[in-house]
Amino acid sequence: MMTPQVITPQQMQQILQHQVLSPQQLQLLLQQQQALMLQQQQLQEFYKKQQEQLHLQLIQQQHGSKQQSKEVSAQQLAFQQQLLQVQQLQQQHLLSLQRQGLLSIQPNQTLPLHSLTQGMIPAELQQLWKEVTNSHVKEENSATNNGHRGLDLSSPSPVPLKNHNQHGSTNGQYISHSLKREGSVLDDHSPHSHPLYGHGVCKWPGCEAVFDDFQSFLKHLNNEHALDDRSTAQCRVQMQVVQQLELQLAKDKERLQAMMTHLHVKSTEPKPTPQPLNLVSNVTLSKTAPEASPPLSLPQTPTTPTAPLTPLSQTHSVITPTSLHSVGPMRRRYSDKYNMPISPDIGQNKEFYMNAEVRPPFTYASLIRQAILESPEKQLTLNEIYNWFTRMFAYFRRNAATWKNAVRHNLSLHKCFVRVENVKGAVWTVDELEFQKRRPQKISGSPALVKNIHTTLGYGPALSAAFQASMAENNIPLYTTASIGSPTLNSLASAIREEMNGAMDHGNSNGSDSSPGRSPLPAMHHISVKEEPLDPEEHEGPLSLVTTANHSPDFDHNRDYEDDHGNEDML
DNA sequence: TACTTACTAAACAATA
DNA sequence: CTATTGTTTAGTAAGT
Repeated sequence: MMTPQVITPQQMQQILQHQVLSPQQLQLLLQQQQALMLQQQQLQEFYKKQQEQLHLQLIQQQHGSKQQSKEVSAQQLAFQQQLLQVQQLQQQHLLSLQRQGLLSIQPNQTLPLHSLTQGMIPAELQQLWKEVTNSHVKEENSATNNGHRGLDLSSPSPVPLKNHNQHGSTNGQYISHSLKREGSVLDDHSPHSHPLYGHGVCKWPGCEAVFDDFQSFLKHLNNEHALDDRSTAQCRVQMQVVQQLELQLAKDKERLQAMMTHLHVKSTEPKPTPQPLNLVSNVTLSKTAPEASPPLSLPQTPTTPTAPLTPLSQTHSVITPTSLHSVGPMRRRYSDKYNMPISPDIGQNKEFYMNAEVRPPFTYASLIRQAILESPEKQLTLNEIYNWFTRMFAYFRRNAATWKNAVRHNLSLHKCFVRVENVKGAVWTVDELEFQKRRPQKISGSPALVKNIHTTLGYGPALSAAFQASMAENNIPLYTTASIGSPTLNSLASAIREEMNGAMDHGNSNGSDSSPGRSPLPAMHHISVKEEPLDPEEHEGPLSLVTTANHSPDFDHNRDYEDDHGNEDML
């Protein structure tokens, strides 16, 4: 029926109308979520370091190193910190979810975000981790936090996990006590400041409009970011991101658990085993909060302009992020129907997909397109496409035979993928027009919106702008961490921008008109055209040529990372 | 129900 | 000969 994971625009409306969540609150959620994202990433890095250290230390232990005990205690300290972080994340998220399920939130009430304010600031965390991981483990460190050797989690925690299990009770009012703390960046949302308003800038993803005074900002907020398809879509995507982060969180916790178990750290660890389940409880919680609201979520997609503005229908519903989404071998179509720009999703969930073996909810065609568009020259060899898949999605590090076959199949099958032969072989390009063509979306709804959609090629740009913005805000290094030191993000962004800008004037805004006086193309670019019976007038020009003609041999830094860890996928 | 799209599997040809 | 790359066909699931 409906894919549980997302909320329909209708739902959004319901929610907003009933003031279950004010836009501000949603935005808050969004912010929280972004912070979470950041932390998640840091967590991951931390893990990495930890694992390395762990390894080293295990070796040392085997060799009967004398420092052993010291090291181990430090190690434990590290774990402790780790655990804390996880718990904080969890708690924070719990909060978010609760808020989503909260019906009693006053529209104008400011949300405390206290979990964020308390020790959750990335900077602080980083500092913490630096302390823990950096210095090769001095006891003094532990002194700062706790003098214990084992994992005493109770003391140093800036955020005592107090209401860890109270969530049930928090259902109603909870927010009431806002433990604020000055100095934190994220919390002080006094009634006159707005979470979406910072430093004179509208912080709505992708907006960044500047305002002198708060009033004009509010005006802007209501005008530009009113409840419309776009906002709804942005919100929806965000919800998904949140869900996936939850998943990731669960995984991380599991990992932590395993690590601890491995080290035989019993200690005062709060609740070892049941942890991974918290996620579930979170979900159920948010679900149960508003009694019996059906977990609707929708098959709608960000690019579906159809329904969003139809109000009414069902009773007050709530955003129900029924996570635990099917990760299985299922065929999920999700958003592809009207599909397209997976970029936004990928953008923000990249970290997630890169590490979690979750099947990305995009069609092969979308993914392939994305891969190609991300490449500097908008063309990739089959193998490069493979590499992109394995690089970007943990999921595709398995069952290579299957998905590779699917990739080839898609390449061959869809007209939107054009094979171009050059000297060194063949590369695949995307015929954007074809790609757009192949999903007839029935557009209905407000004409204005429709127009908007047309001009922007759907929500892709809008959403991606949002995500780019949020990523930028969070300073998420994204790709830079991996060996992808290349312009992935940038190219993604620019690809999107191109979509946006060049959509109408379909000239080859394709980046490089940069073959001014270059020698004639070395080899004829054979373009194998897929059976194209008719529509000769459709694209008057050899469109495919447009996309590929800018192939500049001397501009090849694409390969660098492609080949770097090229053969990771030999399965 | 009929039609369409997407995924998977697999056969097969061409090529490296 | 083997592996890779492409093309096709077929069956299934799911959405419209």
